[in-house]
Amino acid sequence: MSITTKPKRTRRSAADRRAQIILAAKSRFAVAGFEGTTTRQIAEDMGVAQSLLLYHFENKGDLWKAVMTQIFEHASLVVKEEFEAAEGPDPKSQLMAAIRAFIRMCLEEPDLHRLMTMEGRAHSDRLDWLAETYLKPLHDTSVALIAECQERGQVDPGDPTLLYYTILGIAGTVFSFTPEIGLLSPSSVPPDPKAVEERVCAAIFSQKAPRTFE
Amino acid sequence: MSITTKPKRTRRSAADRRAQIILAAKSRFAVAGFEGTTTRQIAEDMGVAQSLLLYHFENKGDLWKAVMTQIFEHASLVVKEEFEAAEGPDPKSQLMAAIRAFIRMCLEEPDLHRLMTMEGRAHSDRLDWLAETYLKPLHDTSVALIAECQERGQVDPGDPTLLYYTILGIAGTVFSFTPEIGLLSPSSVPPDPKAVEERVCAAIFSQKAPRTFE
DNA sequence: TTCGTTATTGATTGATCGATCAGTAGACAT
DNA sequence: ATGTCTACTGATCGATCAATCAATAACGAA
Repeated sequence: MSITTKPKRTRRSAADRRAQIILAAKSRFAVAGFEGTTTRQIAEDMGVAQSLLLYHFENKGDLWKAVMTQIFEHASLVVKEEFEAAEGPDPKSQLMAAIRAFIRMCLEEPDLHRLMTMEGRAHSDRLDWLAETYLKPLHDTSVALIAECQERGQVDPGDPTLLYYTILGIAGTVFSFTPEIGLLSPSSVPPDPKAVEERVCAAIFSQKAPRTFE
Repeated sequence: MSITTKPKRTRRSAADRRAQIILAAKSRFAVAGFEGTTTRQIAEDMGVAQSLLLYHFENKGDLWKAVMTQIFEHASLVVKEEFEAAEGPDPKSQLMAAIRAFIRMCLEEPDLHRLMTMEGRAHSDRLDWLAETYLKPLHDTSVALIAECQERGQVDPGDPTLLYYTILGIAGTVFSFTPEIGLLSPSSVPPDPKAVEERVCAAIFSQKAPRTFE
């Protein structure tokens, strides 16, 4: 009889386990990317066997898709909420809703921006699936909104895509910078969403016309 | 006698080969990260044996450091140039020089931002080395400049670190987005540096006082 | 040409990856 | 209790990784 107590194998419902695995996988993928993450690491984080992951998911890529699906479904919910809370049907109010949604997405899913940046360049099946499933609609509607606001003189002129990525860059970087180089700045985390919104608005809205918030 | 002509082994100076390897490694690391990149891929890109990489570099991590060193030395040169071209010794002119340097860095080293984002979160030896060697000085001087400009009312109030990452986020994202989701927008690449500078200035400089460019 | 230096290769190592699968054990119905 | 699903494990496979090393071919010096 060894000193250690018996392993005491726990057994959960398939749905619970899947959710737990997705959670553990998300933080690993966000840190090291797809190829940099091993299924053994994820399993060790959870204290289960590596083969359990492949019992619940067909393969590693399937697990990655499940992670991204969970994130983007949450994000879609946020977008929906913010658009419903928009102050009006006019393009500027809609754009403000989109901006707020972007910021909330980056705040509530801090791994999202990093995951996107990591998977963004390589031409993988994963990227194709991601772009087609989630990214394209969000991009298209945002750019259209920006262009519409530009026609009304509410948003600075220039390539709408540039402005789109300006918004995305500010929100994404600002919320994922913290542990990134926590070695550098002892600044308190995370930044105030309202302060971030101010930066985004300053960056894109036209200063020539007086700013009107409804 | 096979149909293929003889391999015709080429031989270069150690310095030339090192530079060539660094170049090939950079694009691979930028796409797939450290763990996602194999030395065999890099070697294949160059048409040489995998063992050649480990003849010129102690190991894979050493090669990664060489890549980052080259990038950051180029970046340091850019920073130096822009500060020398600054319009004056006042904080605002200096900050403008820093901004222009950031933008040029992201333009001339499009892999930099991606590499930083990918290596940013994991607590690796590589990151510690990177932060200590290159990142900290740049961060500290930039934040100090921002704070100084804030005291003079030239830059919007708020956490200087937030503004620092606002600059970084715009410049970095805007230049690395292109292939990222080239599937999404057929927008022409890359964006005009002057237009990016406009966005950054709009995002951080105070609108209350009239803008003065020297 | 010949020699010596050194850049380069091919074969091979042990470690580690994702994946497979036969077997084990927990929960619940009966 | 007994049986029956099914969540779960441990052993193991082939592939692939970074790394090592002896053998080799290119080049300049003699």
